Amino acid sequence: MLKIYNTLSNTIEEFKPKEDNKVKMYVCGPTVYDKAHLGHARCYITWDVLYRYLKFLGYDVTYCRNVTDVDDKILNKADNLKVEPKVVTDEFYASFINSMNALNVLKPDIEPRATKTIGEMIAMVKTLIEKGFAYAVDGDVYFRVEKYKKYGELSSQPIKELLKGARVETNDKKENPLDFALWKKDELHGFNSPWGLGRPGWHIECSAMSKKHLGETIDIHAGGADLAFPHHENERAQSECANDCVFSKYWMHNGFVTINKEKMSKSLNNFLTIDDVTKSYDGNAIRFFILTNHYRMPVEFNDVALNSAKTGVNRLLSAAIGFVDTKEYDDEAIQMFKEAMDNDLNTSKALAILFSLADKIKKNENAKTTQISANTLIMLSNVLGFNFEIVNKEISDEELFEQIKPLYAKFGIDEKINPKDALKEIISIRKQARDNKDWAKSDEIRDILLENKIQLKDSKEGTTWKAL
RNA sequence: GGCGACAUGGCCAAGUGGUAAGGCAGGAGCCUGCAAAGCUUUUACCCCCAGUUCGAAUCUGGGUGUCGCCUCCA
Repeated sequence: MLKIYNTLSNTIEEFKPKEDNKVKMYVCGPTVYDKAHLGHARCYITWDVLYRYLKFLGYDVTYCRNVTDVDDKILNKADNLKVEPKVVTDEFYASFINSMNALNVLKPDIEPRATKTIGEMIAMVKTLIEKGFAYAVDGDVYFRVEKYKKYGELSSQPIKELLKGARVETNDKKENPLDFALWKKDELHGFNSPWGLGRPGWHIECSAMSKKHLGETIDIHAGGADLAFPHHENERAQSECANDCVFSKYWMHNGFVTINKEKMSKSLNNFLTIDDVTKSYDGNAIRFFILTNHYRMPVEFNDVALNSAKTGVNRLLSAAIGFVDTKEYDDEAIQMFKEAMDNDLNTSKALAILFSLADKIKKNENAKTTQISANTLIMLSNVLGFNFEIVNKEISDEELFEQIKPLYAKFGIDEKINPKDALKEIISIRKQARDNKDWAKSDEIRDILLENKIQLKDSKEGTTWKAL
């Protein structure tokens, strides 16, 4: 029985979808105005694992992750660059998808864009005004926070303390400082609405997209912990007041990626983009790094941790190399994996189970159990979203050529020769040296190759190489 | 000021009352001409104090420290 932590109740609860086998989950997606950073990586990997795990458990999951393509930051950037907002959002949406692919994050079932949901947003704002939960002032529309009695419940914020916070935006148009914008006047980039040219507030975007694609009540609404307040609190207020029903049964929040113990974020400008990190570490290493920690805990980024993850995940996944899943599994291991994951996604423990499978494969006590362990390792690794293609990937001739270019001159090899054959030639030169027990020369060649990130392995069967 | 989270070996980390998973690094060994890689093997009484209990890393109270939210942020 799957149990998950629900931010709404601050407790771990049994997961029961509204409709027996169907799960509707919504994750707040990116605002596409800049490259995605490691914080996004963590968020989308975490919910990717949840999505995969729910499907593994047999649920019929509809996963919706929006794209916020209407937002102040987008407009500012577009204005600065003197281009249409769409130019900005297209570029960074493509960049986002690249990053997600590098991390092997599955495409959600639905990926709605705010710009395609404006009509629904306006309809929702109208409903809220009609019901008295919102009011229009001078082209803006605000939500009347005090009308929603549950306000503050999700983020455990007493409403009067929020008022004391004194950091809320001051605005004379608001009846109450806590009221937030549903619609903002914008004569430059605005859309037509009953209140004039304007654009939606961030919160209403998610409320409307969620309703349009998943219905009025969903099972899981997830996102980064920094979205709990005010974003999720406001979404909940809008949706529940507009629809007169529960908005989401479960609210889940992932912890932050930190760097030097501080939250990695755009505002602190201490972030590393996924593009930066994938230069040194592949998607499996990053995913492993994320999954060794519980999803609600902070995870500290540094090279020691990433290197540790890189070595660990390679050792884990390489145990299954050469095996083809014959669909016969180790039920006991699967059971243990489920127990770990059922306990609010204990991925750290789940990984330990995968390592024990890897050990079994290496011990190779008998062909059948080895095969079963390998099948199970492959299958469960997929549930956690590891990508065997990366592990199995052979370096291309082009890449290899670039990597070993200097060797051609050093060993006097014709550049027309295919790099793999060139390496063969170098290895045979070294073999001669070894046959003559000229260890100095042999070792020198080995060192030169290593400088070019080619690792040699001598064995009785001969010498093989591996690109590092 | 309000709300909340966390503190386990050199580093990361699991642990939800019965005597400390796993990963990385390090040591030792096997293999090797020597290496590398790989494999085998090996290292903890859990921030402090008090309490509950036959028994606590795990529960309670009090400290100390770190971080987060309360403002755009995954």
